[in-house]
Amino acid sequence: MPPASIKKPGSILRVAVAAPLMDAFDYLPPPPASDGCTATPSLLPGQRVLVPFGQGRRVGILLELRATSDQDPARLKTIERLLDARPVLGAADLTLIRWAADYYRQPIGEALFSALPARLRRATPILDEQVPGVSATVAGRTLDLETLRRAPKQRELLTLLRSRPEGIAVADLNARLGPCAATLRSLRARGLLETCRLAAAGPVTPAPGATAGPGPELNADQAEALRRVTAGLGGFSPFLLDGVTGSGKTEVYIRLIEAAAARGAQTLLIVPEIGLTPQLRERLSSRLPDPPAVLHSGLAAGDRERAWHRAASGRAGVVLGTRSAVFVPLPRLGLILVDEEHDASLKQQEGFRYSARDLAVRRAQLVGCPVVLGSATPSLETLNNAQTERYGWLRLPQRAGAACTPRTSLLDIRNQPLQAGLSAVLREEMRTEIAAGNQVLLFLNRRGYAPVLTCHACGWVGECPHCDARLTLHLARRRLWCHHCGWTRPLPDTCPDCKGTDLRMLGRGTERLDEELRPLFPGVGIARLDRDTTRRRGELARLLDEVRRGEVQILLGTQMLAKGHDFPGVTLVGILDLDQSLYASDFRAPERTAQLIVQVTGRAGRAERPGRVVLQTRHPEHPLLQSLLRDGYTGFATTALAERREAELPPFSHLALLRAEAPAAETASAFLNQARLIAEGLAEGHTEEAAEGRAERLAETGVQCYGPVPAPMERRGGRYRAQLLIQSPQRPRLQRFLAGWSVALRALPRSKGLRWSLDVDPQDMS
DNA sequence: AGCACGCCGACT
DNA sequence: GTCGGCGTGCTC
Repeated sequence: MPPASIKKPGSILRVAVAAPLMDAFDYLPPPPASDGCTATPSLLPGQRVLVPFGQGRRVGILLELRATSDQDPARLKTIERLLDARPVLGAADLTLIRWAADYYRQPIGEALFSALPARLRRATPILDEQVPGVSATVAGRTLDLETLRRAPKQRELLTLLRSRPEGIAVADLNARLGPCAATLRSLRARGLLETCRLAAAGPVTPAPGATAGPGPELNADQAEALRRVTAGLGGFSPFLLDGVTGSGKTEVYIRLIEAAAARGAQTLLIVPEIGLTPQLRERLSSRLPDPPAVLHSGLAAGDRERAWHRAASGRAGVVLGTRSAVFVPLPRLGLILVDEEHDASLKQQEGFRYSARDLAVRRAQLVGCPVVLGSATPSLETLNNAQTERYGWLRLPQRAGAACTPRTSLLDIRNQPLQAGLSAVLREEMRTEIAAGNQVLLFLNRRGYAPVLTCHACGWVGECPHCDARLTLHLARRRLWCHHCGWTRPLPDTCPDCKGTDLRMLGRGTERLDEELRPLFPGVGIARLDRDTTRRRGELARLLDEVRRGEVQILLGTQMLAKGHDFPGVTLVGILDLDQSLYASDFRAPERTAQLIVQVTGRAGRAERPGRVVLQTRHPEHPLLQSLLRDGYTGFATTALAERREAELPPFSHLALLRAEAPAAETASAFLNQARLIAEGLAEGHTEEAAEGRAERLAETGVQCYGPVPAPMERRGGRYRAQLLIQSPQRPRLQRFLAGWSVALRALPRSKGLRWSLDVDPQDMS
């Protein structure tokens, strides 16, 4: 082995440090191990290193080995030491993360460390491959199991332990038997088991008896989808799995996971919110020989890290996770699935604003594997990719089993007498269904009691002191709440302005609907499902259970109802008030409204009972509603895509949004005005010209600049917000522009209180 | 992000 | 006379 001082490829090490800096830094290799007998560990990209940085030292990640540096060699410092014997990120992982950092204009160090469990972001510990486990003691191995007849869970656990004399990881036990901390404690107290440390190696063996059942027979469409994706295994091939609610997308996922596993490949399954998909997790656990490694932000740090290690070591066959899981190292990755690909929460809304769906496609491209984007209501971007045959289009138009598609009708409520916001027709239909032993679902996308509290004498309206927003009345808690910043105040008895006593509650949220329904439907079980009633842990599960057991005939709630949960007993869905979202300003509002309607509609008539959907509106002629009812989601999407093309909006152009906020409105707009000048300057050099001339030059580079304009809600949380929109018909041009622009923006002098962020491919324009 | 350097107010 | 406020600039 030649001495490290010889100049050869690899004598300069490019390191990304854990700091919000766009560039990586060059270092010299660490001194060889001093003890002489240990082999000098090899330097590999993806290893963590400890480097001197500024005054102190930082954790960094080795990006690449180079022959030369652009820096003055005298200024180069030496890596202090390697933190890992083996890389924590593989070559493919580094490529993906570096690509993402570049695309979203994010500091490379921050992007890299967002892919690692929190503990690995700090210096001290080398990878701990030990996990806590338990094994049976001599007493536990020889005990007559009959003595545990009265404690079946203890007996089950002990039986399992006897089959594995080397011990079992506690995490594996939990995955297999459910939470069993109490059982472990009892067995330990009786001296039947002891704790131990286990090497985290080897795949988890299937639980005895938990045979992976064959699962239901696939229908022709499912089988075709399975065949086409399976045929693509081993190479990059993107698909849209366009399946109506209840069409059996999950079954296709499971079969695909099995097909990938048969080739020795890991599957990455990304979902919008794990809390809303306990059913998916249970199904995967019961059908697959090896429980999925689950990754999401709600996990305790230790659990999260263990799951990460199972994934990164290649032991986990399936990783089920939320958007950040798109970065998890997977040495045997062979298939990526993104469920509910249209869901906005796949895009991170702060900091590193990446789209997990788009990165999933990019990752599949980099590793060369299929990626399946599943949804009953595909995003217009994905649908366009399917229609132009960039993606394979797998359609599951039929509900699995005998269930038929619900009939949807518009109910014009203009000039209709309403009770509890319900028209007479809807109330009558509800009575009929309830009398027939069926369940009814009412969708009202507004929580709280009433969205407005006003004084009838002087016109005072309860407003948030920090936002341009009304305060929502929560009657049970006797408070007014701002749903935008969380500010709250006690419910006043009299008008704060004129001391009048005639305070009136205008409008209706789910809390009020709940209250008003009870006298209208005496003796009928009613459950309300919104963020307020499910705040306490376990409360959501309890409510869902009540619905499932049939103790509830009317289920009302917000968009929580639209996500994930099945309500097989529901035969009638009432959509009470979507009118304001029909006219929202965001160009994506129609798409989101259509998705919401279709997703809620999908809750009705799961089983053999046909479902029915009644949509109350004061705008029955609205084109969105008309096209949705006439032609379904795909029909709506075709119309909407034509409009997007006409207006040169995504996916027919590409956007970046520069947001700024500050305690004073002028601070934010001054920054954005500067940003606009820089944008125009980038296009034409630095000559002084009339503003129109500059803007034209900018357009010639293939980029348009709109704004600055105040945000739709200008003041929020006491800060004034404004934005500048960049648009280009071509992604590469937008990227080239952003590369120069973002550097110039960072160089701008920072004014007090100003915060700004650049959002590439913004999802939410507010 | 840290951390230093660097110029202007109220204190032992 | 100093201690300390956070504005500006740098980190291989």
